[in-house]
Amino acid sequence: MAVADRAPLCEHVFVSAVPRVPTDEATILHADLDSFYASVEQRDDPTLRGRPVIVGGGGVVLAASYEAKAFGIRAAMGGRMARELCPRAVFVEPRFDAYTEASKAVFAVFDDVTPLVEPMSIDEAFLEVRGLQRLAGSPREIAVKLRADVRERVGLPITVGVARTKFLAKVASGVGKPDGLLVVDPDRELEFLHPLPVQKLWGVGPITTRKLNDRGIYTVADVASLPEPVLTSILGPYSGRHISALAENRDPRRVTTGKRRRSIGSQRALGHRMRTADELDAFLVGIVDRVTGRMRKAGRAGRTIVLRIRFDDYRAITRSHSLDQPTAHTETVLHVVRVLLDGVMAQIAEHGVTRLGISVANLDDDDTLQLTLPFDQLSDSVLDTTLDAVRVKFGNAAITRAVLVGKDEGLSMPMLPD
DNA sequence: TCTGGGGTCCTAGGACCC
DNA sequence: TCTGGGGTCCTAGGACCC
Repeated sequence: MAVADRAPLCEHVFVSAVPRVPTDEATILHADLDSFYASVEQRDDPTLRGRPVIVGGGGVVLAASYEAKAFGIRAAMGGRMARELCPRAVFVEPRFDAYTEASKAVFAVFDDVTPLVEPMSIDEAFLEVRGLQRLAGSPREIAVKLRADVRERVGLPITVGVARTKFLAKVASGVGKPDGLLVVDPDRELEFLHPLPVQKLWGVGPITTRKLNDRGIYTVADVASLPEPVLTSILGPYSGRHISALAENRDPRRVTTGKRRRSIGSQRALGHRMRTADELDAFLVGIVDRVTGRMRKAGRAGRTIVLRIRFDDYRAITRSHSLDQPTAHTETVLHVVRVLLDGVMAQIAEHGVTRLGISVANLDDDDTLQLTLPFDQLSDSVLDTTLDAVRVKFGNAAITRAVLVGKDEGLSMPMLPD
């Protein structure tokens, strides 16, 4: 992409250092909006307040207000099921533009709290508030004010968990819901964690839960009581180590900024009726066009194109192809997915297809420059030199935002357009 | 619970290179 | 002609998260 096509000039440079040593204080906030989509609907339509509200529900429930959750309705539940559980619930069509706008407003509040904000999704983020004591008060005080600010400035309820690790902060916000605040005292972490069911461990889903339950392991305390080799023998080396660590609240992950997306994709449910090859191709054209459009808008291009198919029996397969050069070109991507689709048409004819999607991965790093410098050399002049190097590589017009983040021994400098 | 759409990360085998 | 070991990339599948 030509430099001239890129967004305008450098807005600001923000310098921060991420401490290397894990803290012994609870300074990580996990902020999570409550029933986000449903709350936005209740905010914008006063007649919905206090009533069971379900967003979506044509196929699947996207979000349910707490009044609806009281009837046992959950996100991702089938719409018919939800109607049976609560016939008087109000079903509303999703308004994604409104949710995106609300999300931006909430993240603006986050950004006013600390520069170290790590977005997790449209409705949640981690915030590192260490070192803000003198400016803004204790982590608890910061969290109290954050909740009040989100309520006042955006009109939405939000729950905040505060803890020493990311994992525990996330668990805390989950336990603190709805519209709550829960601080986990570093001295009482395991007391808080151990009685919880294994599903609360981040990365333990239905399959892993069943594997553990089958062996009499139900609580986090049960997990913590087992030697790591036992867990790895049940779950494999990675998962075993992972949950063994979490069960003892060993979680060294820091709050980081500047993460970039690694893939961009889109998919579509097709229902259960048979589709002709022409119909499938028409769906594919629409999906490819959407994805490549989003890629160009984001200024990203990718090399690996993945076709995703789900059959009538909900079995899923993927087919992929990697190009030599990254692309965001509609015709190029379309050509590749057509060839991939052609290779699985026999299977589709046999099993039927209920879902069609593509994603583009191996996104290019052309607009990223990483420089590593020793910490003790960090100075104004080094900073100037660094920015000069960025300008040489991209031209002034390329810089939309620069973030300097200290990491381990070095200093990395990601540029983040997307 | 019979299922939407956006993602992330890990595993494992095979090809290929040195 | 038969053979080692390490590393990287590609492809396919699976589990998980919001």
